[in-house]
Amino acid sequence: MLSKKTKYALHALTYLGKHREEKTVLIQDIAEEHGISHKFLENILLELKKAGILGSKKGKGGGYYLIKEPIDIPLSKVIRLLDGPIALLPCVSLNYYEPCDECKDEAVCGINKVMIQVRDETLKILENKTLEDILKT
Amino acid sequence: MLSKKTKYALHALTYLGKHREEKTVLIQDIAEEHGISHKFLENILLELKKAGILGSKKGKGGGYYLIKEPIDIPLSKVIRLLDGPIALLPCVSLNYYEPCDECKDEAVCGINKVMIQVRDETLKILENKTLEDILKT
DNA sequence: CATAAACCCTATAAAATAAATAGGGTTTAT
DNA sequence: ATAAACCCTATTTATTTTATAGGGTTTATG
Repeated sequence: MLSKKTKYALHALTYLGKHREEKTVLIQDIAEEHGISHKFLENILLELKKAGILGSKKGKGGGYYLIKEPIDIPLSKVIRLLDGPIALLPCVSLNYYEPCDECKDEAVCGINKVMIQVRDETLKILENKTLEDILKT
Repeated sequence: MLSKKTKYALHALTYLGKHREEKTVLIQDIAEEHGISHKFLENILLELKKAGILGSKKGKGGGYYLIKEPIDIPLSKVIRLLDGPIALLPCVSLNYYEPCDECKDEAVCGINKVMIQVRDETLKILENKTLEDILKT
């Protein structure tokens, strides 16, 4: 399941996607719309900014805005950023690899072999679904 | 990511699958092989038993054994049992439905529409990969 | 140039969940 | 009779997630 962070991020991105004609959008507006704590959402938007998905403008009259086209924001990117690995096991993660404690020998383990296939097929899905898919429904 | 419970369950099932010629296998043997706490593993095997995946024999000389063919044990079943929903949002879960807090109106939300598609495609993968796939590699 | 409005940053606390432990009960081969 | 094994529930501990706190920095505007 997605964490609240990721869910909030998706809601925020959707909100920003729907208000692209405006130059910037306030954190407060998004927070109120979805009943999210202002400060918690702020952290999330900052992460999205550091990841190059959002831009921001400081000072009075500032706010956040989408820096990319919705079609160029795959779900895989958002999920990895806020939730971490998409793979089901750390030992088959492309971006967050770690050895598995329970596994004596990765070369012999049949579980990871299958999980590599699951990861690749899951990635196909999550890399193809983008913010645009959410916006257009 | 899979919880330790699910990982332990997969290791236990793999172990049982590899020892099918023996009538029963002891919890202790599986626990030692993978460095899992005996008691923790016991709870997991009980859940697998209640779910109709394992059988057991009580008393001296007893133990656990696979009650189904490995090809009839899809990963989806094991994951659902130990980890819960496969869907990324509670509001699109087939087996564990709950409304989403952040979502004002499911009919209007574009996120859940996309997540239904992700769920269906993910299920295709996890229902097709079975214990047999793990054993045969 | 003062000020208010907005983003920026780090650290800590609270809540929820996952993982592990504990302690006994029941069954059955020998 | 007894020891070995599964069965069951409750509690504790550890980890992760979620939320809060408190200020710092930037900038449009009158």
